[in-house]
Amino acid sequence: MSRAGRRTLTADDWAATALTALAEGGTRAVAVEPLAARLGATKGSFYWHFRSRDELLAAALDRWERVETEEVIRTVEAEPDPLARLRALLLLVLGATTERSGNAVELGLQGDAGHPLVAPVLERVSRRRLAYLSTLFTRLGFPAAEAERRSLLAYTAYLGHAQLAHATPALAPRGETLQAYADEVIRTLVDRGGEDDGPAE
Amino acid sequence: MSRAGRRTLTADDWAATALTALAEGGTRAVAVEPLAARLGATKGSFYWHFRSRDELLAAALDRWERVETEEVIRTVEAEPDPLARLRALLLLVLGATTERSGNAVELGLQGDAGHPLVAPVLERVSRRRLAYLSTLFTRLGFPAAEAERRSLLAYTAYLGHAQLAHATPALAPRGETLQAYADEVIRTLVDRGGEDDGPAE
DNA sequence: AACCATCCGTACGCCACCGTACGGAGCCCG
DNA sequence: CGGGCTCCGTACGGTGGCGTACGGATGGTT
Repeated sequence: MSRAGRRTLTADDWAATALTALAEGGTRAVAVEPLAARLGATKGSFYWHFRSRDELLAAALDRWERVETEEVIRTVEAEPDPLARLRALLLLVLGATTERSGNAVELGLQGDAGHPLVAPVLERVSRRRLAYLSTLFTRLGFPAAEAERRSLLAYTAYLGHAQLAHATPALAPRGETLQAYADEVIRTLVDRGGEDDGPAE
Repeated sequence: MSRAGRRTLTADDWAATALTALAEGGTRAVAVEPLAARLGATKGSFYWHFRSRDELLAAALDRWERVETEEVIRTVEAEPDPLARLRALLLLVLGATTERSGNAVELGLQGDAGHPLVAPVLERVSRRRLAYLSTLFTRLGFPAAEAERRSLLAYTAYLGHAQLAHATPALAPRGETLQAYADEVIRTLVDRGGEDDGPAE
């Protein structure tokens, strides 16, 4: 499906296929020979474009990192104000967890979180997402520490939801239930503490 | 360290070691020959006690499931009332995410969530934990649907936190920050909607 | 047409792991 | 002391993946 017109493969073709494999089976699925078969080629091609399997893995991770940080942010930034952005963000990531292949990548990466190539990517992505969330909460008027905490709750809830939807889809909310759940989460996150106004700290 | 007095290995020895490996490197670390080396034995011993590697993996998963559901519940049930239990539970799982080896197992399992041996275990564990949370919220006076939603938020927040602490420990809260975060999460979870009492929908 | 760079297939050696065959040590029981 | 059972080591074949060597095809350039 990918080598119709082109008669010779590029490094990008390999990287793209590697990313697909990464989403399907984690890092261990990024294997030269299976990918070669999938591309209708052989290792001879691969080792022309790359020096090692690790280099391919790095390329795939790089791709994922770029897509993951561009795509979502771009979509969300279309909304006018911080509140709408937060809503859009939450609805997007909570709703699409079953479909979005990016989540599959992320979850598949969990097993190799310690891998020297994986760890830095994971950290950069998480850091960026948390930072973005934090700006949203700050712009909603929350002081820094509070924005930090709410970002963390929002982000962990997202991560957990993605994990749930991926590992045990039967237990993740869908349809009506999901809608009600997402609404409640959003309400909770932007809620200005109705009862104890002064921090107990 | 494990075959000091005993001179012959048991199936349980193998299963225990397999569980350790599972925590360290996921399912792919449950490999016969490396484990044999670790035990100071050879495959000859293994294939006496087990029929295949899958059987060992199943035994390790079974162990994890049992420990994971017994240990935590038992600890938490020591508390007197639902609120204290919820507090204890959250503090326990949010705080110890860096240490608890059970989390390492769980996160390592994410990559192979689709594995026929892994999937059922993951589902049973999640189901049980969500059910337990739900009873706590119900006993706190929340109606069923609401208890369901709060359980979900609590559980996904836990999962996400564990994931964060495991994959990017630098970004997970610690010490003071963790304490404040945990307090806020708990407050949020048991909060009875201060501002909009009627659903805005 | 000859040439050179690009791109890739084939074939090979290597390693890690699975599973099997088989023999032998150790021990209990007579 | 001899047989039999339990437990395990050794040795082997098979598979799947990595990386290398090398030759050949293809296409542009002069």
